[in-house]
Amino acid sequence: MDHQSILSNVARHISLDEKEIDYFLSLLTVKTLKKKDYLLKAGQPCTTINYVYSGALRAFHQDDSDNEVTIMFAVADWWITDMACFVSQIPAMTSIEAIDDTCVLQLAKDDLDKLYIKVPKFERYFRILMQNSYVREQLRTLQNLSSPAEERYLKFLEKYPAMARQLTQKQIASYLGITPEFLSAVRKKISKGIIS
Amino acid sequence: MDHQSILSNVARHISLDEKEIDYFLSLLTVKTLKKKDYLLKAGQPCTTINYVYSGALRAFHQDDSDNEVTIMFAVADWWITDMACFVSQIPAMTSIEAIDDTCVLQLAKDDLDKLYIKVPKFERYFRILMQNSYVREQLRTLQNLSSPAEERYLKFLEKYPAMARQLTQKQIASYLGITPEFLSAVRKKISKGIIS
DNA sequence: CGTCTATTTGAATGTACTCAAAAGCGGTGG
DNA sequence: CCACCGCTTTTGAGTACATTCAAATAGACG
Repeated sequence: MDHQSILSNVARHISLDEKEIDYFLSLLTVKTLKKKDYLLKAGQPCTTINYVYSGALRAFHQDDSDNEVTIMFAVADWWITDMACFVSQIPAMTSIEAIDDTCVLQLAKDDLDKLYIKVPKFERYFRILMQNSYVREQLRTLQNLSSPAEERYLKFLEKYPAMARQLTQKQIASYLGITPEFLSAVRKKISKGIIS
Repeated sequence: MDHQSILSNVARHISLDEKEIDYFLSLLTVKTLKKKDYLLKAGQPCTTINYVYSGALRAFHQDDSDNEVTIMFAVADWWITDMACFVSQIPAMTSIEAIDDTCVLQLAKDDLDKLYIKVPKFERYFRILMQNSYVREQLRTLQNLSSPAEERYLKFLEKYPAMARQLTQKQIASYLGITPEFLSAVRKKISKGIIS
């Protein structure tokens, strides 16, 4: 396993010496998933935070009437977990499935807590990650509330073009909070507009 | 000015000695606002993160067609800023107005950066704050996408009962992403249901 | 008391959903 | 290599949720 990518992610925010690097890496566990495998199932304990080394994952919530809402996608160099349940150690409300053959590096809650104590610089690293996630999520809320589906779809394509190419329309629709049927209609309308 | 409330907020997450407390407090500036005053206007630089000592604030975004979307409310013991613009020091996209006579403690970006260096424990403190904000915001996204307005309104009342009492329906509507007219209709429907 | 804003009401409209069915597409086994 | 299976995407009709606009009513505050 090549740890270069996770280390350069970390290095973008904090500097570690040899020892700290070794300790950090010693806490990581490799896990490989085949397309459609689950990294986490709703109801199970959520014990790890996961760095995506390769592939792609989708976190989603299933409501009472079985409608799926996609909470987030994660591709290479992203972290993913059910944050609410990871931090409070209650059963997951979210499922995470591989939408491609995927390899993740797992960091267990207990080990992360130790890491915070042994190498406090990681508080900073994760503070910045959480801050970015918060900002991203707030922006998403804003767009959900202020823009119609067509605009949200176009913005999504613009913001995550690489991700969009890997995803089915059904998956994108569930991220935008619309039905696949309606996304299909939106796309039709857009393509007509483009002919101009 | 009584600093007990901000200190006990901090103390819920990290322990500080006398010196650290003094240093932290020395970075804070008191600002009082009257109802309808602005703490931040869209377009201005967003230089501070603000702890609400008393009163209530509303952060909102005005889109191209002048529709207001409320991003968050903050009452006593909450922090508020335009996080995206605070961290990247670009002009604010958000305005923050007092919806009551309000008193905040302001911490400037530069001072926060110094604080992180001098007292790294604050990385932990804000890491936890950001983490909670992220989780809260993610949950909000989930509910926006999966629940109709009536359910979102009832959940809001349930989750923030004290806040709801301070807010007008117009303000609540703009947080839920619906028009005041429709919120009025929703309330009418609910009250009819209750007669049962 | 008057003014300003919030809230309610109603009609017409638009956005998005449900359900059902057809068409397209990718993989798998024969 | 083709035929079939399962899943995604498209299409369309009917419906539900939410908006717009306008006007009436109610509250808050100086």
